[in-house]
Amino acid sequence: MDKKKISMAVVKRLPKYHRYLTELIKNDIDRISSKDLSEKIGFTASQIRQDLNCFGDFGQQGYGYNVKELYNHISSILGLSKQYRTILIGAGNIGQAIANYTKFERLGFILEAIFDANPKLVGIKIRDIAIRDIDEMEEYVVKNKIDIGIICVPRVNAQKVCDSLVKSGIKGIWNFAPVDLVVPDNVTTENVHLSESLMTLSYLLKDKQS
Amino acid sequence: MDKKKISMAVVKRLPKYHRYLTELIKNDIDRISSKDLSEKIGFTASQIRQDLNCFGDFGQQGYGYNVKELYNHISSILGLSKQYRTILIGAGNIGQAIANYTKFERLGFILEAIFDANPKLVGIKIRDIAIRDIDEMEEYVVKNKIDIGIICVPRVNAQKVCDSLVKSGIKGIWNFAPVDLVVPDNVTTENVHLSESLMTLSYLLKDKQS
DNA sequence: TAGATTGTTAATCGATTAACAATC
DNA sequence: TAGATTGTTAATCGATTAACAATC
Repeated sequence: MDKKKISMAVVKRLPKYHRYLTELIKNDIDRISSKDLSEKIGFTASQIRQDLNCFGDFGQQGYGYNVKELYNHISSILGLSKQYRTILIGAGNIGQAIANYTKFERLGFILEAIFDANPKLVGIKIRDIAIRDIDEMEEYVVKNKIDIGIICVPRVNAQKVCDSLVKSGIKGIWNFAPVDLVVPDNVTTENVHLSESLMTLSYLLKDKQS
Repeated sequence: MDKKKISMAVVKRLPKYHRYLTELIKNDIDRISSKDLSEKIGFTASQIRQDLNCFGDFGQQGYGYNVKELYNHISSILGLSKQYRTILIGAGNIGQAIANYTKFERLGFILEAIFDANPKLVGIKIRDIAIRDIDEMEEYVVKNKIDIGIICVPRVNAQKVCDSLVKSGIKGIWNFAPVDLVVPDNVTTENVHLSESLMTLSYLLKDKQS
């Protein structure tokens, strides 16, 4: 397996390709050139060809790209062809919203269990999944070979929960707490920092008005 | 006012400075050098000095940066010193979670109203804010000089809601729907694309395991 | 003063864009 | 075949890092 290094800039664009290809399929479009895709997605045609070539020769000279084929390639590159076993920790506002968001299941992320430290929440069901006591988490992760932990606990508890997950052999963490988690090299984290997004909006707003 | 162009790369780092400075203040740390901050925040010392110098000379040779002062500068640069009037559209899972998240109020983003198209939700209160019919939205935005619209409606309705907001004179949009909204030049959008974040995690996971 | 650390210029690195031969 | 469009190399652009004089 050739291990050419894919830059983070490219990786961050992949989901957007996936989204636009989904759209094209919905509209029954069979083929598309880098030029036409460029106009829709807002990347340059040159960049699109460079990006796709990181992973293989998906196009055909004089023709462009077969939409369905390209979609399958991108899905596979993103690891969406397989299923992941996930748990969610912290059944507060955000946690409950994410747990209820069934769209993620369709992408292959199956929610197996929910944990919370609040005894009042334990037993309550979200989408038929009963909330469990967080003390049972480590054992559950090991026993059920959980791949991904979704951290929705308050900031101060996030690193502790993270440490537990890592200890139990988790592979990836989707983190909604406003901290940068410390994890060993073999564990992947991806952050959703809502406050930071809102601050960016605030900056850009101010910038544009002046 | 000097209009030197600040790159998006710098802008995207500003909220992280804000977060780490908040942390330093909590820990009663009065001053910090770019070298020490570098070790905490994970940017190079050189990058930190470059970044901060985009906005002014906040440091002092031989001393470093005064934490409280720097925090105030960054807050002001981010536009957190002023208050924004916001409304939220779409009181589904994510919408309700965001509406309940009072942390944003502390950053200066005041939630003035909530709108939904579902008559069954109209009248229900979230944090003492009654959900209104979406038909009242345009008038409300104009009358109450709303700055920011938070779009939490389903994908297919997002652009329509966006158009209404733009028509009513909104300045910024915080978009949770998985689309790229089309807006005129004088309106700012910032996206929270949860699926894309999850796909990034999926890619990185796969990449790391192989 | 001597030591520390900034602000800023120059050098390097990486990412994007342009160009075009290859080829469907 | 002629036209279209890719894959890929080279050129450009921008962002990060290194270096160091200025100065507190």
